[in-house]
Amino acid sequence: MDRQQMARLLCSHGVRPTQQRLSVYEYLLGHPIHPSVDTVYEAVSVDQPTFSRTTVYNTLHALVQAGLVRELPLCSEERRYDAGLTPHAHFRCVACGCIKDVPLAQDTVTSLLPDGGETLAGCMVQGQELSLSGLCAACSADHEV
Amino acid sequence: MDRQQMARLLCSHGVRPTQQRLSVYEYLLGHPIHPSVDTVYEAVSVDQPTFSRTTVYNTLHALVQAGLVRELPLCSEERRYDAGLTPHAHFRCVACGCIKDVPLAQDTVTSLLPDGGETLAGCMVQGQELSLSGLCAACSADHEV
DNA sequence: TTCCTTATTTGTAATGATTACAAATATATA
DNA sequence: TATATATTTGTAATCATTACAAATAAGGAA
Repeated sequence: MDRQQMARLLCSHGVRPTQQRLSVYEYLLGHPIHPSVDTVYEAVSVDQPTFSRTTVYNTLHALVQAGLVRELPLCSEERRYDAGLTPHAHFRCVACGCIKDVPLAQDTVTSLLPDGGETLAGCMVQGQELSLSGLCAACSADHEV
Repeated sequence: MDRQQMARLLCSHGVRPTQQRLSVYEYLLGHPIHPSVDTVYEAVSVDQPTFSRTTVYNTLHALVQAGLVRELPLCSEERRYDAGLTPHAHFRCVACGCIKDVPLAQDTVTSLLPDGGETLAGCMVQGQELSLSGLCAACSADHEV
């Protein structure tokens, strides 16, 4: 997706496509590593040294609000973000902290819930996230040694 | 569960049953409201005014480490804890912040994953958490008005 | 019980992520 | 171009969590 397409996408979601917002969104799309605020900040600062950390916060909030980016509830020390919107779960290694995507078939999560997840004792379910934790391949190998 | 049974349970999980730890665990078991550290601290401080906030942190870490308490990855501003170990998901209202339990049949989550969740591209899955978000019954009613 | 060793608790200080805020800047519209 | 509005910036404040060392409590041995 080029920058112009991104701009249109942001517009259609009610987010004004400023240079800074495009930079952040472009980084998220191009680096599906579930980066923290600081990782994003360091990356976009390389080309634009006056980029403000506050702008990264503001932009991520705006993109999450618009539904273009997910904030991952992985309950670590810092928040992680993901611009990938295809349904997938996340696995977090408790040893090294790495986060891996786990593909899921569409609707597998909602299928677990009554009414297909539409309602839930009167609640309106809007978002869902399946988080797994444990030892990644590398770390579990280390443990065996 | 009385305090003596709790003490035995803690012992069997390698956690020395001190007065403070029993108080925290008793509070969690008796108040399945997914309390924050501060909520626990305020509660146990009523009877024991010298209870330290640090002890609440230490105790929750110890109980989580021992597998007696779950730390909920709901990605809010503060961590929430749950002593209920029966498999269930959590629904968090984005408007009021309330957290509700969502019952799940045993193994429904792991059944979504390859190999029943045992392995995952070489990863050892140890924990799992299904988080839902949206508007609770009360808040969605408010929205309609 | 008393002594001794070790683990835990306490309270304060430090850390680090996030937010508040106001001035400066950019953007969109007329 | 001029004007109004939204965004960005940088600093300061906030708040949850952690680090740390002294004080205290718990458990075992004599």
